[in-house]
Amino acid sequence: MVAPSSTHGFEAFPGWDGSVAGARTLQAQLAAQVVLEDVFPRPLRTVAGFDVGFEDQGDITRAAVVLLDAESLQTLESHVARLPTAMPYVPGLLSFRELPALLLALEMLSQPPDLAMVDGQGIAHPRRLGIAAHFGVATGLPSLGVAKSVLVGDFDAPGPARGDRSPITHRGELVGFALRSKLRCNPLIVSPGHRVSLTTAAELVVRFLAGYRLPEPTRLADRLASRREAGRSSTLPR
DNA sequence: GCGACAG
DNA sequence: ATCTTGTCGC
Repeated sequence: MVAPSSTHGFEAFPGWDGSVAGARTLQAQLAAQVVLEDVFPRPLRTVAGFDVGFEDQGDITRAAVVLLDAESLQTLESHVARLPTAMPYVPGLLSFRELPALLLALEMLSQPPDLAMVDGQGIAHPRRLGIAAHFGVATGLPSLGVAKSVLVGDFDAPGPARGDRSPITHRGELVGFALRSKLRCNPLIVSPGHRVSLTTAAELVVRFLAGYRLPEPTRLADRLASRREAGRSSTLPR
């Protein structure tokens, strides 16, 4: 039992008994619901970046969300949600630790995004349910994962140019791409979450790059989530 | 048994 | 992820 069922936040995992084995079983079941086809609004109106950070030595989990206009990349809204940390980090079970806070952040938005980009793996996961895929199935929203390092799978180094990518395979399956988002920077690990195809996931990340290693949605959320003394207020541009 | 292991 | 300054390289 890694998660105290009496704590807050776990209504996000209906049917979970709080054990590691139970979490893995639930992942396998939810993974079967993942849609790896492009089923999202065309053209994309908005895109949101999500990331999680910690404060108070890890006792508090802080999730940040930044909603951007998909065409101009201007920030429309940003919010920070806090929740007492209820589970330790267990490789492969990241979503059970961070998803509750992410869902709270999502609820703070005045409107759901057309696409959610989450810091972490999509289907490039042992049971094909990284946090981005879990987020997608749990919310029904199109999603994809952008991680800074690989969890599972093998790949050859992608070319040096921005946009160069190489396939990541795991147990004989294509699960994502190692993407060179910026010259002389380590590649990003991109994989579909839900309602987005493998190739489209990589193309979308490239589309939202703005000169930094991380695509704008995730980069901004990253900055909000890890910044000390981050405010919890929303920011409305004018 | 040994090594790997998102954040 | 987080604890933490300067430093090397492009």
